[in-house]
Amino acid sequence: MPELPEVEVIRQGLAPRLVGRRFLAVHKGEKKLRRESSLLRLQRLVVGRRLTALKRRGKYLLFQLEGGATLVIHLGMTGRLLLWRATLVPLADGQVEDSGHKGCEPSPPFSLRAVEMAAAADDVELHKFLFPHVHLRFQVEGDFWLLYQDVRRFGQVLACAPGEVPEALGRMGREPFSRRVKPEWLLEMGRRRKCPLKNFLLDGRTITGIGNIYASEIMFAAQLSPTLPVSRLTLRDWQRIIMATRRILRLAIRRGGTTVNDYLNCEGKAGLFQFELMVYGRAGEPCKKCGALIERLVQAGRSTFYCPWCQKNQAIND
DNA sequence: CACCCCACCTGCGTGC
DNA sequence: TGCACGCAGGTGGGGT
Repeated sequence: MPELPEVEVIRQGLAPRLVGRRFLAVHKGEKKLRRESSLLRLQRLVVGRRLTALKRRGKYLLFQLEGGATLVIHLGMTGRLLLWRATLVPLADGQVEDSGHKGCEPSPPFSLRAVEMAAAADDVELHKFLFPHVHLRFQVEGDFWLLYQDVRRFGQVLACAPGEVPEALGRMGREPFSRRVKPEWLLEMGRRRKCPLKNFLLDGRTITGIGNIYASEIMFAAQLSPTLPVSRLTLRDWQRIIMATRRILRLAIRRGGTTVNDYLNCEGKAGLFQFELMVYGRAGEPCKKCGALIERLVQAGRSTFYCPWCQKNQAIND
């Protein structure tokens, strides 16, 4: 689900509300995530600690805790981090009075009062009913609950001891906004590879954070064909890719991310960038620039969307 | 090492 | 209406 912009939007939403606060408790459901720490480990390393900073690396969120431990969360395809504050006051007609921060809505028709009671009484069954697919609940100082919800359970929640870093973070490429991402460097990285541009952008070992939606959008913005072998890209092509990447990701963050199917921010709200997508998910529809029909192809097992006219430089090379 | 394919899951839309 | 199938934002392990 979430790519760099969505993860960043969640980080920006959570940070001001959680940094400085202490984790008071953690509860775990019985279904396992792709990778997760044991309840015991989470309790030992996270519970009782104050959050000193909330950082992002690629699509990973890093909850840095006092004492040096880190809670690492990856949302996989359908992961959500929802912040819910237990101080909402339900009104007589079922509406909810906004007490500053609204938090995520429980599934209707249950009232927030019921949720509050479920949390207060630690009623697991009721909570499961109100928030399906919530696999972890962190209680935070100040009546906050941080819920980890994940329908497909491809996500990761790892408690790391001080100095410990998940292997995946070590293998990760550079941040798209890093000054170390330069055309010369990408030219060098691309020269050794034979894969098409799309696969290169998706493979986070060079530049991290670009997923399937933004890869297509970036290649459209840079006017480059997804099938171009990276070894053939010029310095100018790489420059265009860098500019396009930063422009698209920055705009997507400003729009609160892309909600194609079920992405929601920490308040349970959808993003808006889906209305500005130029190619992703638009196979058969006219290109917003030239009117040619957007095409879909499969690369590395994933859909790629592109405009055969605006991005036809592949044909020249063939 | 580079690359491909699949596995990991659930849910939803489509077409028969 | 029911069922089978394809497809969905990501990673990572195994094979070639």
